[in-house]
Amino acid sequence: MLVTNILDMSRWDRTHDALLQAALELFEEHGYDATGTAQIARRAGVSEMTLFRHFPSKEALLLADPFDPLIAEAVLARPRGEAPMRALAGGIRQTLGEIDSGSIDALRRRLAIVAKVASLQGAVERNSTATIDALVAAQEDRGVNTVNARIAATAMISGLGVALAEWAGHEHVSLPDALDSALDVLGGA
Amino acid sequence: MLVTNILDMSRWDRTHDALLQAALELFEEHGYDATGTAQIARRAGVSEMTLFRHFPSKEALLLADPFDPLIAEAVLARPRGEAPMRALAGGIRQTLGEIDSGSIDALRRRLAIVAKVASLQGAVERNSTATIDALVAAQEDRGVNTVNARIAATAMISGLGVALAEWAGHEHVSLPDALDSALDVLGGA
DNA sequence: GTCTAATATGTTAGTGACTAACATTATGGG
DNA sequence: CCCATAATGTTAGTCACTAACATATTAGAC
Repeated sequence: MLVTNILDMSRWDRTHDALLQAALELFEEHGYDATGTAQIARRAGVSEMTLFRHFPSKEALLLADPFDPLIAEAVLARPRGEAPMRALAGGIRQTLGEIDSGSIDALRRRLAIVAKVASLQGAVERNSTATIDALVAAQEDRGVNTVNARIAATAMISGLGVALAEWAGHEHVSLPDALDSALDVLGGA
Repeated sequence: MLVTNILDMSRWDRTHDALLQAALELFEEHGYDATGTAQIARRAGVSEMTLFRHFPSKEALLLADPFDPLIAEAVLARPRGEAPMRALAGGIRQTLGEIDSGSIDALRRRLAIVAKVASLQGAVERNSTATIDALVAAQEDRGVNTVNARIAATAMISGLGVALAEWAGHEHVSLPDALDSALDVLGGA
């Protein structure tokens, strides 16, 4: 089911969602830099301390998307013979191809904010540690040297971060197209 | 001449150097996180305010190396027919090949600190804006699409950051070797 | 040399993200 | 209904970084 009833969620999950929503609204209303963490907590009906118990940083409120672990999983499940960059590309395309358009819109809203704020350059990479680690693990499984695996994975995610921010800023580009183009540039096509 | 007399430098340059040296010493003595900006300023014989007039952030004290603009220059001077990734690789190799071994050691000291501290992941990329912009400009000159240019440049610098941090942590690897290996992975060989 | 304008620094007071320690309340299984 | 535990609140603090304004220092004109 796509829409989970809010009453079915635990208290933790409810405040979690309330915080995400409050943050997104305020970022869009007044900008990322002009929005304080205390302000976000207040709108979510919760204390500032609770905010930081749910999210390790203000950035995470914007970039802790649920797709990261899914991508990591998809990459790990890729066929062993596949080239590293292709494996990552495939995992990302597969994951983002399976989610509903509502979630894609939400992703776009968040990344559109990232694209506008200078202090958020590199933010996607900073908040994709799990994905990078999974990529490294997946390539290690294929016998790729650990250091080289991390170099490639980091480069890939950083490049994708730029591409996704660009995608979010231009309404007329579809996500698969933007993805294909970026992966082509990065050598994962 | 390689060693400029300290008496020949302007006051600004002298405090600049004093801050860099004090920061490096303290980071090595007590670790990056455990060293405060006030502490650095005190050892440099200067106020904390002055520190932030010379460097925009604590990170910059570690990563504002003088090679970045040189690399940017070298990349812009590359032959127009050269492929983007190769142009960057060539510019970096050329620049780092021309500097004295003392400066290389200093670079290694700084990157060794980066390699150890978790909060400095992605720090190289964050502090290489000038290089990234130069790469983008150089590729635009060659007719490469702006977005694709930025994707490639960002990926390259991020990957190199990982490679350099790794190099700094292992005494037995030479910088050219580490560079060649990384550029091979990143498609710039 | 002295005077002066620009340069470089100091002081103070503050903001905002983030943390630690401890008290308090809500929730869900028995 | 009771109780262990999960979830949140409160308070007080640290630290990177900034703004506004005062002060000192330097470098060149004379």
